[in-house]
Amino acid sequence: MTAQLDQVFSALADPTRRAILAMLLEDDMAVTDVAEPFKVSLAAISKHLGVLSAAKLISQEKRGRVKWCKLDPDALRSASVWMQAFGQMEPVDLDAFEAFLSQELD
Amino acid sequence: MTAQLDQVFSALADPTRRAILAMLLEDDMAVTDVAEPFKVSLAAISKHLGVLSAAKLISQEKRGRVKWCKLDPDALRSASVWMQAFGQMEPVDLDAFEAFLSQELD
DNA sequence: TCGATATTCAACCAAGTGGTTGACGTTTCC
DNA sequence: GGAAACGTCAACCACTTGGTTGAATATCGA
Repeated sequence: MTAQLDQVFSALADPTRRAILAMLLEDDMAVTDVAEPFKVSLAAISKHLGVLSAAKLISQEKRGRVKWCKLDPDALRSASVWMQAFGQMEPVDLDAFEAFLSQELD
Repeated sequence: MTAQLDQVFSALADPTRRAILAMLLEDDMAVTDVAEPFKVSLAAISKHLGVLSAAKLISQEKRGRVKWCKLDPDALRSASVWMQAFGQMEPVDLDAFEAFLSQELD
């Protein structure tokens, strides 16, 4: 359990990974499309997605040659919790949550 | 903003630091007393406290030769939230928590 | 003043992280 | 079949992290 928390928090500690989560809030995406807005390599993004997946913040499903990434619903709940913690004290509001996350996209 | 989040999440990613926060939820403590239950060295705990302090999750005040560590009131709220959310620690008594908060804000 | 207590600092080490590049296995489509 | 697209793997590199030990600093108490 402690190890799971370690994974979740260290996954959230990286701005690229938080940006990825923000993108996935919009819609499910293929790995290549996730990587597109970033300046780092596809392999780097693939690793980030592996970290998010290990932390169960996202799930990945391969259909054909495309691997789709989607937010894990439970993770969304956890994410809303930490959003509440830092800043907005209003009860969890997904629109506000999305806006908060979007601020992080440079 | 992003850098601050980086600091907070990576601070929370370490189980020793989360345990320290849980201890400080009970009461303010001196560095030596914080270190007592852990098997790592005092210097290691001192570093952990530095990380928590940099993330503004705690504040430290030196009185005499003793340096007191206390949860940052804002951080206290967040700490209670994630502790409950992830169910790692026993649930926080929110009434006692509020009382503690107002006492702290004299 | 002297010794004990409280805490940090400095140097070091092993392991982990985020990044790269290039090769590799699949799947799609003409 | 063969080229292109999708994604991962393996090896490597620079940097960070959590830990150690030992010396240093500062304050207290007798």
